[in-house]
Amino acid sequence: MANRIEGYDERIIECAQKEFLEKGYNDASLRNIAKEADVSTSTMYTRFGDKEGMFQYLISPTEELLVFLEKALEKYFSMNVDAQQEQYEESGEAGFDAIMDIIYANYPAYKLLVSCSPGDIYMDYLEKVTAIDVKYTLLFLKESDSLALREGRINEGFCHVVSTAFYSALFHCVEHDMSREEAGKYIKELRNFYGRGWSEYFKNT
Amino acid sequence: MANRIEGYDERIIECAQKEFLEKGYNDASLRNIAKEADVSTSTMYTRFGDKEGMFQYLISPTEELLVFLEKALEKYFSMNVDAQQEQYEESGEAGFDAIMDIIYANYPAYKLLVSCSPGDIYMDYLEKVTAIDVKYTLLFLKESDSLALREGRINEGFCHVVSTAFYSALFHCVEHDMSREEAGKYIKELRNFYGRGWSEYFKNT
Amino acid sequence: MANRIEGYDERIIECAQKEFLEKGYNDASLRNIAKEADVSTSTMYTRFGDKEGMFQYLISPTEELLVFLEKALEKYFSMNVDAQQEQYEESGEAGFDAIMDIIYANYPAYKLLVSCSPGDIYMDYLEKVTAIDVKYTLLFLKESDSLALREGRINEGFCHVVSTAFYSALFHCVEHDMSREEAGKYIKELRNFYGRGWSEYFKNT
Amino acid sequence: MANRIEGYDERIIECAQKEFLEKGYNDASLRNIAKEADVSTSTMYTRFGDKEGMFQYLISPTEELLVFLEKALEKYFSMNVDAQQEQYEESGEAGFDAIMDIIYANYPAYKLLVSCSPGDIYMDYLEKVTAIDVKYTLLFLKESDSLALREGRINEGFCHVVSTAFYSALFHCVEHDMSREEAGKYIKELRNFYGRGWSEYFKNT
DNA sequence: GATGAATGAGCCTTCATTCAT
DNA sequence: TATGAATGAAGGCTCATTCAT
Repeated sequence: MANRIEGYDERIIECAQKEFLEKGYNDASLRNIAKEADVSTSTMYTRFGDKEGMFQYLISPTEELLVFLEKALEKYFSMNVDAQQEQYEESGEAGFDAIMDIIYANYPAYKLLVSCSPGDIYMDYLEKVTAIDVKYTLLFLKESDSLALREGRINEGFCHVVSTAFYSALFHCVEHDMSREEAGKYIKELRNFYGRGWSEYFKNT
Repeated sequence: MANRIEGYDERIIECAQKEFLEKGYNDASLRNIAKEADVSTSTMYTRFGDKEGMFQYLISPTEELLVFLEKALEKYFSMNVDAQQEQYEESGEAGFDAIMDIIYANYPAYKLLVSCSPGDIYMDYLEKVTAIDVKYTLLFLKESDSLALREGRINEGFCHVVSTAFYSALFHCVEHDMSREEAGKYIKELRNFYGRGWSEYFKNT
Repeated sequence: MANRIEGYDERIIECAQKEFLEKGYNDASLRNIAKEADVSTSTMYTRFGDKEGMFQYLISPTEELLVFLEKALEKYFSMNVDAQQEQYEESGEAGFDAIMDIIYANYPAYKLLVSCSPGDIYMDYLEKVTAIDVKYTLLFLKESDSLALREGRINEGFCHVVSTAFYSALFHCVEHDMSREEAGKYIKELRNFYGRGWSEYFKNT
Repeated sequence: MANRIEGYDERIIECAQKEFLEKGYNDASLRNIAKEADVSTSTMYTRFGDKEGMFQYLISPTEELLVFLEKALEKYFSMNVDAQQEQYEESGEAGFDAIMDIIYANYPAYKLLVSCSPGDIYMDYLEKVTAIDVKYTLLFLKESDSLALREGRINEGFCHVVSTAFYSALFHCVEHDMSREEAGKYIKELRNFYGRGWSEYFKNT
């Protein structure tokens, strides 16, 4: 895998995950990780540069979600409008199922990102997710000739607000350590609720 | 103010706020705070017991919101059902305006709570807020003889999910340092959006 | 009582005893004592000058033993030689019973002295006890016209050694927190053993 | 030496010994030791883990005495009874000479143990020494068919008392910083005195 | 006389990082 | 490349003591 360091010792990343998950970024200790993984502290530096590098490596799998989201939305919006509307519900359902699968396939990475990150790393990530979503939501509103948009009752800022709220809620699955199954139900309910909200704004009359 | 330590030196709490806001709980240094406030480090301990005590003091004003929320909702629901429905929109608008006023009147406290807390302090707080909200939402649903509730399409868990999402979103004002004005608009939009979602569930047919 | 500070608050000395007993001199904290006794730390200074003064006050009752020992031995040796020998066993038994009573009547003071003292306080005390004992032992040896003493097989140094060993052993009662009863038996055995040793040296032929 | 840390800097242990000897465990400061030894404070932790580890290292040589005592007594008692009695005096003399040599060969370690230990370290050590001694004393009493033992005038408890008193006295050499020569005489006298005491109890009629 | 508050000194400990081997 | 050792910086915290009120 291109993203991975060759010859990487799986033991180290396991220990690092454990330490960061248990203590959070700041309180995690490289020495503990190294000791637990039975390597020298210095090795950590050879491998990852420094503490932040180590952490960045651990959360690097979360890039996948950004890529997927962009691709999925692009694909959806490359269809003609009729096809879009026809497949709206179905696409959404499948899409978010895929998203949750992606998250749970690399759960520790997302957990670290959401609950154990230093500074604004999670917030920046959330912003990236939201930005992608907003971009296509606006596209959809325009293609739908949304009356609310035309009349200025809503605008990009509004979309951003709602989208941020939604994805924050989505990541609460991770924050609260829901099981994959729980998370599925949670997201379904949430989408339902949001769907009703949005439907109002997509109307063109 | 009852909540305040008598004779308290305002300079210390200003410096403490600054340090915690800039660096977060873990990276904040009592020594720095003391140095900046031009007092001895020991004084911090005389005043607040320890680091956590200092932080707890700083966020103690956030209790106000919990009290207000409980009281406001209790008052609203102590009216008869007709009055409730008549004043729904108006009460909500005024209520959330008051909430945002409370938050912005002690902005640093809420900012610390939301963005700079150690461990699960913010999450616990959010849970408290949500619990109050859910309690009265369920009451309202029952009083409204909600069909969705009767048919089991929604339950307490669903309310909890939606409420958590809403208040998380609300605190994003603080997370993103919106101005009071921005926040006002943001919350209004959010309430609008959520209002549409909920209206579906309040129907009794 | 001459030895006591007038108007003294019994509560303070109880708490002080507890703290010193539990933590030893160095680790004991005046603030803890004050807090526990519900007085200000400063009061401790008004009463006792400083930490060492406080401790000295607590162990001051141990002076009694020195006084008693001196007086008892003096009285014994003020009798004529025949009376001395006649009452040797009886006097010894009664004397050490009285000594143990004195110790156990002020147990905390002796416990503090033996087990919780800073620096050489206990050792100095032990030296004082031993010095008294040695003084009279030598007197007894001379009066008995001890052959061993005359021939130089034993001397003051020897007496000092044996006496130190004996009183160290005596204070082991306190070190090991024996009950008064246990201590009584222990001392009796010890005196028996030492009595046999000494009897050899008291012979004048 | 197996017991030693390889490549160890003699300077550090010298300074550590000095500090602990002068101030006792609690008041000794790792910072002072480090400064005196011209290394960083952190180095102390690299070498010894923590303050207690450092101290334990310094007193670790005192294990030798326990080993020697056990071995010497075992060897003595593996001889037949006649040989034991024949060599009693000679063996004892040589044995305690060896013991004092062992102590004085690592004098600082024993001084730290006896005079500068935290908590019950010395007392625990003394108990170990005594336990070994008592074990073999009882063996000797049984082999000698001691009348006193048979008649219950003495028992294990008595042996423990006397043995504790003896070894406490022995360590007073260290407590009082006697020279090797002084200590030699002191112990000889002490053994003499105790020998007379014991002789009474070893009789089988 | 009592006290609340302040404080300078000092403690043990941990950390991320560097560097010679 | 791997590492053991070293380290400067910093951390939270406690203490005995003083002093103005």
